[in-house]
Amino acid sequence: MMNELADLNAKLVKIFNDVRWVEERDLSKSSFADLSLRDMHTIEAISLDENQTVSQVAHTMCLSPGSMTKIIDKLVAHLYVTRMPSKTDRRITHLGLTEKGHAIFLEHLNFHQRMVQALTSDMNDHEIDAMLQGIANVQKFLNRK
Amino acid sequence: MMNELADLNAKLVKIFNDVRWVEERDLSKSSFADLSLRDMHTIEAISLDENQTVSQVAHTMCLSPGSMTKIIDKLVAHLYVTRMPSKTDRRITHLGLTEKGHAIFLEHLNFHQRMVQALTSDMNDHEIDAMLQGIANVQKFLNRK
DNA sequence: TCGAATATTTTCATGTTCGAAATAATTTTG
DNA sequence: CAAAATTATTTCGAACATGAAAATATTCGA
Repeated sequence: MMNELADLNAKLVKIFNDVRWVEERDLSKSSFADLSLRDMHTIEAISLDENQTVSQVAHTMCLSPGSMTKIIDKLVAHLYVTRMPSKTDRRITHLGLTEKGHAIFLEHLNFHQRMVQALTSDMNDHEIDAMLQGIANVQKFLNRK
Repeated sequence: MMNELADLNAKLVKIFNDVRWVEERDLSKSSFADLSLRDMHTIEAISLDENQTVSQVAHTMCLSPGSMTKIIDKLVAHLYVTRMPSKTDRRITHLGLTEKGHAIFLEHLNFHQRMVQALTSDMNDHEIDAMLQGIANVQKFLNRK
């Protein structure tokens, strides 16, 4: 039993690394090769909710506002993201995705969906629920820390 | 059903990020604050099998040998790792962990074990097997790419 | 022995990250 | 209402990470 858990841990570590690696390689071979994984995840964070500010997105990604400005500069220059000055508070700029930004986001989402599809393809509803419960337990464990 | 999978995807994305973030923060607050997550994973990779070469560890971590040399330089300077020149081939240096290296590795392993414990605590053997099958399916999906 | 192959390190150029300071706009307070 | 404090963002500087290619040292095979 102890061995089974150690085995599960090893498999999780491997799949963590592999997911990152495949995502990075896929991006660099795609028609969006000018994006790093960090850029991609920033686009993901912006898509979560249009009209977010730079600070909000920085906070979501656990980055400093200064770092986020740099990333946004690049994403704007490469036409994935638009800066929209707030009309009520001129300190604030809202962020949004361009059409190109939406396109790459959807492509990335599709990759994720196929991964989840692979994960659950052999599971019945009960087994999926059991896994969701497990994930919730890990999240609780992380939140306590 | 489609919605359930989208929800699962969102939870996985979040837990991926949170695991990395907690690991990083834990390290920076520990008595091993001079280690980055990358350093920690290098120690992990070295511990997998003592007497590995620089190239082998670089390959395991999908890094160039040049980058690995830099990381090893730091880990040796901070007394986590030892370079052991091969006696039969003087081009080769084998890598090993010092006592300090073992200590931090065990601490990190303990964190992983508690995470896996949280993941499986509410699961029976059948449900764990179902999840293992799912992980294997994702791994197959990644390997095809 | 000489040339090819191998293992590691060095060098160089690029990119990422944070923190602190600067800039700009808004809100609060006396 | 004006000064002070707060808020949002950007700029700048330094430290670090990374990969590619060159340099160094060694081994191996014809």
